[in-house]
Order: sequence, then C-alpha cells, then structure tokens
Amino acid sequence: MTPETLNFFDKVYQVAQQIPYGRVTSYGAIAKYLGAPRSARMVGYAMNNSSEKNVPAHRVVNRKGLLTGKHHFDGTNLMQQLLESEGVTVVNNQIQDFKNLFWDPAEKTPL
DNA sequence: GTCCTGACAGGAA
DNA sequence: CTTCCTGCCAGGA
Repeated sequence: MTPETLNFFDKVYQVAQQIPYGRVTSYGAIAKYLGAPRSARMVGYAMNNSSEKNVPAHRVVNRKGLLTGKHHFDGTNLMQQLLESEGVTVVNNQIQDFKNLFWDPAEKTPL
C-alpha cells in the first residue's frame, strides 16, 4: 500500500465526515472530488474500514441512491434506520427524493 | 507473478 | 423505464 493510497483513504474519510446531517452522497462523487473519478470502488472499499473511523458511512450510497452497503452494517436494516432517523426516507433499500438529498462535496449544494 | 472479488459508474440495448 | 456489459483500481489467495 503506497503512501498515496493511504492519503486517498484518509481523504475519503475526511470528505465523508463533511456530509451534513440528513444529506447523502455517492461513492463516485467523493472519488471525483478527490481527483480519482475512476476509483469510485476504492471509496466503497475504504468505507469497509470505516467501522473503526468516525465516519457516517450510512450517508454514502451508490449513484442510484441504493443502499448497496447495508450488508456491511451490523443489523439488517441498521443503515436504513440511521438514515430515517436523520429524516431520510428509504423504501426498498432506495433513498426517496435522492436527487434532492444528494450532497456533492464539490458543489456542497445547500438544501 | 496471475486470477478473482468488490459498499461503483456510465453507456448501450 | 429496466437490464446488461465494460472499465477501473486495490487487496487477498
């Protein structure tokens, strides 16, 4: 693992921590923001180790607003619970009104 | 060293 | 609108 890789992972965590309460973003958006638009998968991979970090991984979903990473949380619907507790509506593992709740780290779009 | 896998994304059919 | 296929990059066997 190269130092650059460690930096990338660390950056991912930092960006994820910037996600506002009740907002969500995508792996690709984070990757693109870090200058690695082709490394969206690496963002998800980094999130795998986010358990030890203080990172709201539940606010990061794929571009369709689908909770693809819910299986990596303890419970079956823990990720959905966390989101709904923040006011985000989730139906069938999919975030409703995803486009409106989407938060681009580059744009930092306000609600 | 090769091969397989994965919390993705984008485009095509 | 949905489903399928390809490209990417890092890690583990």
